[in-house]
Amino acid sequence: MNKYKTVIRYMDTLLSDTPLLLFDSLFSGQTFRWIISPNNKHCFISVIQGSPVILIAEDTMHILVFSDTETIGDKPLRKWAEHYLTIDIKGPFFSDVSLFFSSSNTPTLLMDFNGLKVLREDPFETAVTFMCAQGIGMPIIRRQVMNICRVFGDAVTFSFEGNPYTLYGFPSPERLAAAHPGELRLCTNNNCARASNVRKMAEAVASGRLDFRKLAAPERSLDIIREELCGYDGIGPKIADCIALFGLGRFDAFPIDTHVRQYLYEWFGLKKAAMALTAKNYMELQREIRTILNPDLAGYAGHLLFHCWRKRVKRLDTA
DNA sequence: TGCCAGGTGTACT
DNA sequence: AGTACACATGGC
Repeated sequence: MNKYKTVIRYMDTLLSDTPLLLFDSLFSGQTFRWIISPNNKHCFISVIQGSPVILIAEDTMHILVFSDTETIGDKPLRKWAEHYLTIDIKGPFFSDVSLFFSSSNTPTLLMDFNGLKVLREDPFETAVTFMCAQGIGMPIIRRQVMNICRVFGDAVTFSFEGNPYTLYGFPSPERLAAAHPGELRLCTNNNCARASNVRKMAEAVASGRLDFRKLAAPERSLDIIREELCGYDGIGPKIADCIALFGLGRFDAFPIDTHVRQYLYEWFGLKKAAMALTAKNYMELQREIRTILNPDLAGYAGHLLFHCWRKRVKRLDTA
């Protein structure tokens, strides 16, 4: 038996008129720290802000949220879950999809991802995670994040449904700022520059020089956000846009990576997507896609497309 | 074996 | 301004 006193039947049709794809939401790249329970493939476990959090998908419409604490951070659990799972974001993501796809069955493929949610993650964790995601595959990215948590994060031990768990929270900026370079390098796929870049960014956050709360102020333009973030070594336009999208709740931010570039060419016929992704080209592609997708939710929409492309076209199952 | 993976910084022309 | 290459390693 477990000690979990807070049990919430979270989603129902009153809260959302679209199904929520829990698995896809958690493992399509917003976070790399959730693990799947050995007992139940629809049960996901992580440590958020020092507290264990368990999500169980009963079906695509209903999610149970468990924790042994009443609050996550400064929010009651239910409020936190609503915010984290972006229940407030419902679209529309596309004006009229069928008008823009030259080829075939893409709109049909996309319907499977109607309920996929982009999550509101912690900005520091998001920054570190995507700094670890340069030109390498998902398994290595996930391993790096897990390593960083295991070596530098605080362990949280608890039991759930009779099973003992020891998981690690994401380390604080102060902790990573003080990390020994060699020790951090072992966590970042043996990449010295990456370890150094992560440590310097953590120092900036710890000192208050980089303030994600201020950066997330709604009146800041994406250009200003990108410019500030790109001032740090190891953060270019793509990673800056990822931090804005997943960490700052800026769902208009549209990161363009290798997969996005591919579907921009194949699905939307953007010729520049076939050329080298220079800084100028990157911005030009962003301008073009914003004329097709809802500009206020371009990044959110882009993530549905991203996920659909990886799963249905590239047949990539690595989370 | 060789290419691709949620890119970026640097050193060239 | 545009191109080539190093960085590091696992999967297919």
